[in-house]
Amino acid sequence: MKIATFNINGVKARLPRLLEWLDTFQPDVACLQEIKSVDETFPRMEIEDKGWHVETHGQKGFNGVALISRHPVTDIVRGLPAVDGGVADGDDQSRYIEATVMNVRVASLYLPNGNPRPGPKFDYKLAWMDRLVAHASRLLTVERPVVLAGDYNVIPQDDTDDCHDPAAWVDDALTQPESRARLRALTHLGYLDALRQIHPAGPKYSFWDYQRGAWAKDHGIRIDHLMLSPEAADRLKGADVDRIPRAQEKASDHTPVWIDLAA
DNA sequence: ATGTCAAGTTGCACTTGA
Repeated sequence: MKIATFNINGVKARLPRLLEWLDTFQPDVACLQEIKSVDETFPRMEIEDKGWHVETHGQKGFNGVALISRHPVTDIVRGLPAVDGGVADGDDQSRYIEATVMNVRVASLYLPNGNPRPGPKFDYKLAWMDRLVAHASRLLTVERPVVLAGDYNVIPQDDTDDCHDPAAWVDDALTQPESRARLRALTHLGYLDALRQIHPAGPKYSFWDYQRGAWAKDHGIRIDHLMLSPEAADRLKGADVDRIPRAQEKASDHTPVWIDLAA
């Protein structure tokens, strides 16, 4: 069972590339972020016509997440709950969708960037991560495979395996101790960083800025992650970055990261 | 030093967010 996460940076601008990638890669589930579309104008029919199931949680202009699946999708949750598990009143940003596919609980998440820092955007990022950790903890009680996939906007480690130039990112919200501590909190709960389980070392970037020729120079960072509950980790067979989409014309600034779970 | 892109709008040139 292949599950991929892909920040597509605008579903309408990327639709031909997205359809090509779905056709080529054939994921069982694709977790999309930054669809930058409301649900009503998401190109649902174009994707459904190729045999996919589509579930979206969009908003106007920015953010927005979606699940695209070869298989039926049930028990959909839209929006990340509050720390206490209730509805997060006052959060109008569409950054989280979760559902069950083939008896695996799969989430597509788009964690706040948090820049500039310090400031309200960084505070929102940390508060959002607190909610994610609390929700991830609750999900463990179902004792079945859980895959939390998405753009975490956190570079896990200060080394060139995760960041082409750690010194250049030292003041960025993506590298702060507070951000990293909350990502580690998922690990302490029992979630596994699937890509680093399969590839413990070596550059595995998933994002390259459009500016300064970052892709051509491989000046990337690793910020797209799939975190696996113990029941999902038991089934982990493979994981990697698919760099092919990033090299194409009209590419997103991210490229897909994927896992393969045993049946 | 600079270099980009997508979406939205009191729109065709700018802002915002990344």
